[in-house]
Amino acid sequence: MASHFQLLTKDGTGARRGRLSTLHGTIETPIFMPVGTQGTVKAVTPAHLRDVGAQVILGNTYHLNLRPGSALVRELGGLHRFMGWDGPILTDSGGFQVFSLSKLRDVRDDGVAFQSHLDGASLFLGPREVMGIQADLGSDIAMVLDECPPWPVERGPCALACARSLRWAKACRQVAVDSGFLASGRHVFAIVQGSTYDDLRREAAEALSALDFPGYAVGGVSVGEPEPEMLKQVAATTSFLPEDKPRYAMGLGTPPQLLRMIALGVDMFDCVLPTRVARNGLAFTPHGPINLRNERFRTDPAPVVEGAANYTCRNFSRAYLRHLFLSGEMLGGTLVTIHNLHFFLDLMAQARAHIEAGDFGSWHLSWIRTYEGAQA
RNA sequence: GGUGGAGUUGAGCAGUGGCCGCUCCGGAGACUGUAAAUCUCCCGCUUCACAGCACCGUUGGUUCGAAUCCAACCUCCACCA
Repeated sequence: MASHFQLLTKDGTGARRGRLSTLHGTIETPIFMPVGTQGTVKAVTPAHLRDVGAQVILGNTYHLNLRPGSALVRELGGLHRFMGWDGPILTDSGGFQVFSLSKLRDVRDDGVAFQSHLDGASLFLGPREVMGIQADLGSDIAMVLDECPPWPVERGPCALACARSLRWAKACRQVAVDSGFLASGRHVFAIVQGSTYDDLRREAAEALSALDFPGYAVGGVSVGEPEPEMLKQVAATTSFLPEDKPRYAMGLGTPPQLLRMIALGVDMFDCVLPTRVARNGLAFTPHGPINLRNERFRTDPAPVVEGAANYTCRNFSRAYLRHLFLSGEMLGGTLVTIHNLHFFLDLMAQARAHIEAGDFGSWHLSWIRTYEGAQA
């Protein structure tokens, strides 16, 4: 039986060109995955997502289980049908909410007791619950439950979080085996924690690798650490992950960070950055981000990026987008989200082409120079 | 002509003797497995400062001190002739 992941090419830098099969389609890597926490990538429709080249999107166990509830989603045909997206869906386990909702949860050895941020109701998420919910949602790639520690964190608590995360990963995998989740062609990815402690990351990566998961993620980044620290942690993790499995850096990153991590051998990324900042008027360009609310764009007839092949840049000026944001019109968020997602996804397409062409190393450095050099 | 009400540094308002003004508009920044179409800062002037100087329709007065109290006047609004 063919593996679900094919490593097609490896560049001299460590960059990988791969192909990941799922029940809802094939994913060409490296890839960026738009985040759709609550069963929607905020401000855009599935048609927009297809149009900008999205291959796989995210959903969230914690949020969807609170509302509308995983049982309802299952009854209505699963998350794909519920939200009208028939491509692959990766679901996060709720492990990140251990970090982001740290005031509303209690981490125990058997799982995490949350107090709902919506109405205060109690909600327990252990390995069994998390895998059950992700099965109900019909996830193509389920993430194991993990404990995402904050930054900075002392070594002691970090080691404990790693130990717990390892136990939960084993338990999640067992549930996925017993329930037939894995046998049905769905995947479960493990998550490596360890914060800034290289030896803890190595230990976690090796222990999880021994369990033969279909994929591996770098967790515990994008929690407020400085960029060099973040890249160091990713590098300290990927070196100890199996070559023949997809690697996913969770919650990252900016365009230059994505390219640098591709060079570190990462295949998959997700980040709220392009969609969140889009709703706040920030658009990405090859020369760095621009804030469309700025007065300097008041009369600017140019598109966000000249010649960009997305609906927003083909049809609207910076001056119009500025007008939408100053007027508080929701279309502004939609149009810039379309642009930003296309920008990220097109960057990944370029990266894939350059890995295939064998010049990713020089190309990505030059791209980053342009991005960080001049003003748009 | 009469009576009543109102004038607060872009707009709308609060402010009845000394000390925060508030909301918009406008300017800028932040945002990284989404408690975010959100949040923060600035928004009279000065070599942009924990400094100085203004300003509350106008003029004058009372007072140690006035947007605030007094007088006259100006403008606007409502109603009555």
